[in-house]
Order: sequence, then structure tokens, then C-alpha cells
Amino acid sequence: MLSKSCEYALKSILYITKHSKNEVRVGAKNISDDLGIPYHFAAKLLQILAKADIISSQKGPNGGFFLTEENLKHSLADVVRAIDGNGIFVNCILGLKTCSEIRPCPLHVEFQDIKKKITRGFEDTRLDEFQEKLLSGDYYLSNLK
Amino acid sequence: MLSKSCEYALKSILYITKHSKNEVRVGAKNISDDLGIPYHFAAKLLQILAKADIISSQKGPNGGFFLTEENLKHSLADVVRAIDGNGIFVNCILGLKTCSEIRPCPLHVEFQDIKKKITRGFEDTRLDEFQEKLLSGDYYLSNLK
DNA sequence: GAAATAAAAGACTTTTATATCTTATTATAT
DNA sequence: ATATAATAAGATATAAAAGTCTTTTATTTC
Repeated sequence: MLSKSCEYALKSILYITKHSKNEVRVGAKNISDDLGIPYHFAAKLLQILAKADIISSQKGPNGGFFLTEENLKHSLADVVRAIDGNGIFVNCILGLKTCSEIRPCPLHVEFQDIKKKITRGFEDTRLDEFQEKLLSGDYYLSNLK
Repeated sequence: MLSKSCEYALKSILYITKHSKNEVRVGAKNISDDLGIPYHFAAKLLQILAKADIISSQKGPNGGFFLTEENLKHSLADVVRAIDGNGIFVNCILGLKTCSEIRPCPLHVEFQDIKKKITRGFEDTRLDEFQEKLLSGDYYLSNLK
């Protein structure tokens, strides 16, 4: 469904969301250690997210990654788009490039609905709203490794 | 979402369903040509499906692949399971092996629903019901290439 | 200003998935 | 018998994804 890279990115975002209330900084090392992601791989993904303005970063001692008010307005869908692209939300289930409303594949109508549901699923989780739930313990984040 | 192999397998099944009313046989060559799938690759996938009793085959002249009453009772979900396995229907969205009702990941509840919808989407298309629609032209099958 | 810290960048390797090709065997219709 | 077409196994090639390593750059702290 999602690439491994994307799974890592989502876990990382979840981790930062939980640990970076009020723009507290989290090191790439912490993230990679606590989530079991290879360090350099995690670093690369975090760079992509930082470049896309989905997360913020600060170099140097006490540097790290963190989330501003602005960053927190992003949804999980933004993370998926930054790493895997928009494909999962829009691509034809049979992989047809020519598939569209006008020239639909036999499964088009049925799966249009499912894709919308998937899109909504990722878009409905906005990090600012989610942060409260994470911090209040409504959701597990202990076993992301 | 689905592997390329799985996309090919679904297209092949759709093609056979459309062209094999009353157990008429369809050659692997036709399938591969008309759907733009490399011949040997298509043949391999068709073998897997035949072995799984999802389609039927007949060797020799006038041989080919076809669907019996029994075969037609299968759904698209069976095809997906035969090629890609059950993962897409059940796996954790974050790829966690430990994710479950008891130890859910932060996204578990939200995406349980989506997975159910995906499962239903594939299971609801049973080939016998679908065949009528395909033959009546309710669905495009012209541009599967 | 020097040292330490940590992100940024990019080159590189490994692994996995996908695709292609070759060569045979088996079954069956004519 | 012969031709046809699925079955089967395996070698090879290509591409994409995942993972590793090294160097550079920016920033903070002392």
C-alpha cells in the first residue's frame, strides 16, 4: 500500500508530533533509534520533509527537527504526497494511465469511492488535532518500532 | 497499491471473463497481445491462477484458459490473494507486525475501516455477476492495454 | 574564535521486484 | 504422426527501492 520509505516518514512524523510540543527539537538519531529506522535513511527522509516545509529543522548543537504552528497544520496526506507522491490517491487500480471518467476501466467506478475514502483517511488526520490525542495517551505510540 | 503482477492478473481475469462465455478458451498469446503483457510473464501468472483453481486451462490445440461455473464464483479478491497475498486487506498501514486490536498503532482504528472497504471492494466483484455487465457493455474493456 | 554538534547533500552499494528470454516437457486435437 | 498450446524451470537483465557511507555546511556553546 505505502512504500517502506513512506511508512518510516509517517512514523517519524508521529514521533516528532508526540515529542515536539512547543517546538522542542528532536534529533534524527533519537528518531532512528527509537523507531528502528536506519539512521542515514531516516535523515534522508527528514530532509525531504523539511524541504517540503512539512517539518522544520535547526542545525548545530541542540538542533534537530521540530514542528511549528504552521507545520502542525499539515495532514498525513501531505507526508504521503511528499514521499510517495499522489499516486495512491488517484491512480487507476489496474494501473492504466488512460483510465478516466471519460474512458473508465471496468473497475473505475467501484474503486473511485475507495480512493476517496483513502484520501479522506489520510487528510482527516491533521497533526495539530492529532497531537492532543497523542499527548493525552488516547493513542499508542509505544510500539512504533 | 497493487503489484504490477497483480494488475496484470486482474486485467487477464477481466479479459477471460469477457471473452470466455460458456467456457470458450482463450490463449495466453491473445491475452498477452491484447493487454500488452509480456507473453512469458502473462503465462506465468496464468499458471499461478490455474493452480489456485481460479481459472481453468486446457492444453493442446484449441486449448487455452477459460472459466467454469465454479471459477466464475470467484471474486477479484481471490485473484489479489493468489498473486499478492492477503497483506493489502489486513496489514498495518505503518507496516507494524505487532499492530493489533490489543496493541494498535496510532492509526489503527482509522484505517481498519479503510481496509474493510478495500476488502469489500474486491470481494464484491464476483466474476459471474460481473460477466453479464461486461458482455452487455456496461463497462469498458477496450482500453485495458 | 575554536570545538562540538547535528543537519544537508550526494555518491555509492545492496536488495528486491519486475521483466525477458530460453529451453524443454506434456497433453490433445486433427 | 504432427502441430498446437499449456506447463514448467531457470537463466539473465533491468529498474526501482532500500540502505550505507563520506563529506560538507550551519549553528550553538564555551
